[in-house]
Amino acid sequence: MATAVTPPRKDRGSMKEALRIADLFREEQRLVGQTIRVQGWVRTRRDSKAGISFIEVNDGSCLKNLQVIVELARPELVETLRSVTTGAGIQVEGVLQASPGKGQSVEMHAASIRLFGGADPATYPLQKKRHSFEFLRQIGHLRPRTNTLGAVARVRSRLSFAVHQFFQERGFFYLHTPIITSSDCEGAGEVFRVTTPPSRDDVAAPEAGDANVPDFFGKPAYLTVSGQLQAEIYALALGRVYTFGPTFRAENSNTSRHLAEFWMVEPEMAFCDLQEDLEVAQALIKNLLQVVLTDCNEDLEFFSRFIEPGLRENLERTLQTPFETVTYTEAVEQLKKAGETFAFPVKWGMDLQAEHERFLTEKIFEKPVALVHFPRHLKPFYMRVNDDEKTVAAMDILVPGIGEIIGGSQREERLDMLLQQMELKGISTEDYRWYVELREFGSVPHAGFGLGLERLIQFATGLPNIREVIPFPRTPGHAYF
RNA sequence: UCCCCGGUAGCUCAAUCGGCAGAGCGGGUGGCUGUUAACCACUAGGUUGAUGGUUCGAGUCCGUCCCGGGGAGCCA
Repeated sequence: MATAVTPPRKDRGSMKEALRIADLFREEQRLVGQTIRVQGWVRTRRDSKAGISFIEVNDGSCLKNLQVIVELARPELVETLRSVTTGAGIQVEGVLQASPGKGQSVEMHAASIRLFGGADPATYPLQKKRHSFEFLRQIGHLRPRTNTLGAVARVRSRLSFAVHQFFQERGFFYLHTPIITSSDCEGAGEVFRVTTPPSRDDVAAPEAGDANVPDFFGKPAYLTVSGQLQAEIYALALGRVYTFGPTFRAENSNTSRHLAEFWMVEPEMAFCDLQEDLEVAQALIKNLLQVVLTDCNEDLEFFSRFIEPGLRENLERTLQTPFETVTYTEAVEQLKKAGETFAFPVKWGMDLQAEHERFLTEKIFEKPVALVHFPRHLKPFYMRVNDDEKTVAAMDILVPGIGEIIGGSQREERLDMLLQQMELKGISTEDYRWYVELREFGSVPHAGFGLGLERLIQFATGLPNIREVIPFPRTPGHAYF
């Protein structure tokens, strides 16, 4: 973030602490003429046999590199310089000076160079030139050293912090819902089964799913697909809570918008209806985009230039215009009137296809769209049934280019209606006794939603594939590291 | 999981109708230069994803499998 300050560190026996390059550029005017120390990785080196070499050092604190000037008249530096190749980890000390060259305001004139670890140019995979994202995924341990992945990591960090800021400033409590859960039927896709049978050397490893083998938890357990149901428990005690953590879907889906492990933000609010739910969702998205615009300026500029032209303008426009709110029924009418031939013809009662959602947000409204009040039979049991008894108080927020970024609803707080819904959807009132009891004891209207962090980052950075906006993507067949 | 398109040098890609395996970048060597996607010259670098088949001959055609990308479904 732009206002970061280098934390104090123990001196390592030399004259001064290393400076983060982001801090260096921020205070360059004050630092010119001073001797400083920088630690980082070599992006490239350009040699001038006439007398100097140029080293570009990046330490990950910002997009910018520091140009280091090495005078070849100094044999003690030249010896080290031979191993200072692309990828090497080094420390340099020297005087910061105004740069006569184009492309940088200041540069360091090296007085000493320390090589921590070299990188053989013949085998180091990262070149100075652009690499495909597909290739970078194969070297996931090195890809954060590239401009794009480094920038994504910084934006992701800032956005994660902003999520907490947003909710904490509004009186929400951060709730840790379980990663391992026994609730498995929330209509949110396939679950990962967590099974740990007792292991003994004299017993052959049991087959997974063998009903006769006692499980660690004594019953089937799963990785969470959503913290919502548990968040409802605490919302009905603390008023307003939010969860922010990893979520898992065992869906065999291979697309640029899906991961098997992703991060979700889920607020849950008591005494809240769909309208307020919608307002919070919109405020959250805009707040997060605003943070990127103000605090991630340099990285955003990079994305705007190399990833998605016009990105900054898109984000600014999104901030200024209210989201469109349309009922499912109205959306179906609009799509029918549009005169567009879809692969799947639109009719009331069907789930909207990706082509329909894209048409709504990219062609008809050209901005984020909140779709509300979906047919009851399309949505899970916990969503509040509307007075027409045909629809539920659900909302999906769609954004251009990405699609669904938020899914939420007002929850069914009426005991009789909840029981009717569970009956209809075949949900066991035995297994969800606790959920029913929340309606028997002090039930109040409440609502919430889930925001996919990675999809928001995609929207904010323009990265076309979700695998580039999470450090270690998990997809079918892929779980490296 | 389904549909479509790919897999050729470290990377990004080309190779006409089935007929000698190519370029740029990167690496190495030399030259040049306050350079900055540096520039110029030379040079090394290949089991064409795997496997089986058709053919005088397969990177190219056919079968199977593996991997990647795009789309769909599922959803965030």
